[in-house]
Amino acid sequence: MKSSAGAGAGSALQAIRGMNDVLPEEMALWRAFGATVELWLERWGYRAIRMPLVEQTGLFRRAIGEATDIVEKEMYSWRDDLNGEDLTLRPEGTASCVRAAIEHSLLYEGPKRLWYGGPMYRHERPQKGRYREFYQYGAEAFGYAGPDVDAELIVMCARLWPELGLGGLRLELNSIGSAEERARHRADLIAHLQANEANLDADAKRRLHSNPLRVLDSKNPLVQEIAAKAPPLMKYLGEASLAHFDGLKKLLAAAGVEYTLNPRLVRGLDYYNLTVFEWVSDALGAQGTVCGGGRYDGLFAQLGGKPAPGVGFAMGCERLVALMKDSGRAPTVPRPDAYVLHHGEGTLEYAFALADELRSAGHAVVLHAGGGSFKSQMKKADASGAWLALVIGEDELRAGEVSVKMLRKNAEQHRIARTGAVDQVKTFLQKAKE
RNA sequence: GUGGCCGUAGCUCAACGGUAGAGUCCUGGAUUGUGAUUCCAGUUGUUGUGGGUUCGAGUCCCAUCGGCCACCCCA
Repeated sequence: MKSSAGAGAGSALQAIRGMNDVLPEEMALWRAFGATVELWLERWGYRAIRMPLVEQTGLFRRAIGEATDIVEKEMYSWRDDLNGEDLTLRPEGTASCVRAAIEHSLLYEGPKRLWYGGPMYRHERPQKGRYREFYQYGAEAFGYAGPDVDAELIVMCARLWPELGLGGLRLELNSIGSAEERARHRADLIAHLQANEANLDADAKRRLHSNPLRVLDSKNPLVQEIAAKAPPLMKYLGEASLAHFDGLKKLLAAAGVEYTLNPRLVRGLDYYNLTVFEWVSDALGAQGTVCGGGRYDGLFAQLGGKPAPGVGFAMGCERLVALMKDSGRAPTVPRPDAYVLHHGEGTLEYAFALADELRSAGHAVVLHAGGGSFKSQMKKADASGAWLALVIGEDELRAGEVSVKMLRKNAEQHRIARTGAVDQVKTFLQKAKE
């Protein structure tokens, strides 16, 4: 039941727009996803790090760039009046990760491979696959200048998709060169765009000086026509940049990872250079990018650290989980070993102690709560998915026994002694799971 | 942020401007100590919210909140 925000007492509250509850049924899939991804990251040599959700606003303005959409209109920023700091809910993870690496001198001993996961916040209009709070896993490799790590990050993604049961993801690849190369290209590009300014739309005109590279990514056909005749950035790349790109392409080819060269692929964050890439799905509508990343060799210096190269990616968890759901892979629902029923005078204490003992022996046990007849308790036992029902009535209590019923295999039921019941239950479980 | 479509039971969905329904789920019973099946009975509700038009609004109008789709952007 939803009602308008800010309604008075007694009316139903609702979650903030674009921020989602994940209910237990769906959490099973999320946890399977998370477990797979985290094991995979560790297996490739990446180590976990955790950064705060809140950072100084200046961090993102300096890292992502003033003229980007994220900084211009999508950040949750506020002034903390208690100490006069300008703060922001992180819209992405790379800036924080680099800040942490600088702050703690993580590169003192040499290069580092890191990963993190958690929620990010952007004030965009919600849509399928795009939320105001969304989860990402990110991997960053600091201190490696060569194309080998670029290739590693891309290939490791290619290896992850099958582990998640996903197919049909395609890789788009581009190189946007060095800052100097982009500057020369940028000057020529602006000149070209200005010569055709009459045919540019308002958005393109606005970006003409602030971020002309993004004009090339426009979907407006008229602007695209101009963009198609614009001087291609690839022509401005020098020997070193081309060698880096060639090195990457060779490693991808050797690993059998296919890609599409997309000269119009640029990133919405200003810190990227050289390699940029996106993994894209056609099954998600307009929000098809499932993982995006690239190289950002200037970011450490830009954030006041000792210069160091960096490269990384971030993947959108909601989008990948949506793909997993569509692929029809049923998540494994946790199944209790036993459901303990009790009815009658004094049976609760008896059942409580039995459940406790079974759990101490490592079993997953649900003790019935809330009373009710044996019939209704049995229904709950069945609905829980438990392998065994352990029935304790006044008869069992008096006899010092427990009734064990096999719920999945057949309807077999046995009376066992309370003494040594844990071992007996273990045996029944083995039989039930055969 | 812009445009379009939509909002009815926990869930999936019906109802010409004229008494709010079905399936499912849930609860109880048939079986007073035993589960998916079968049969019977019962509750599903401030029709997202607030106004307006009308004798009468789930239905029409306005606003608002929320969802979906596209733009935009990106993960």
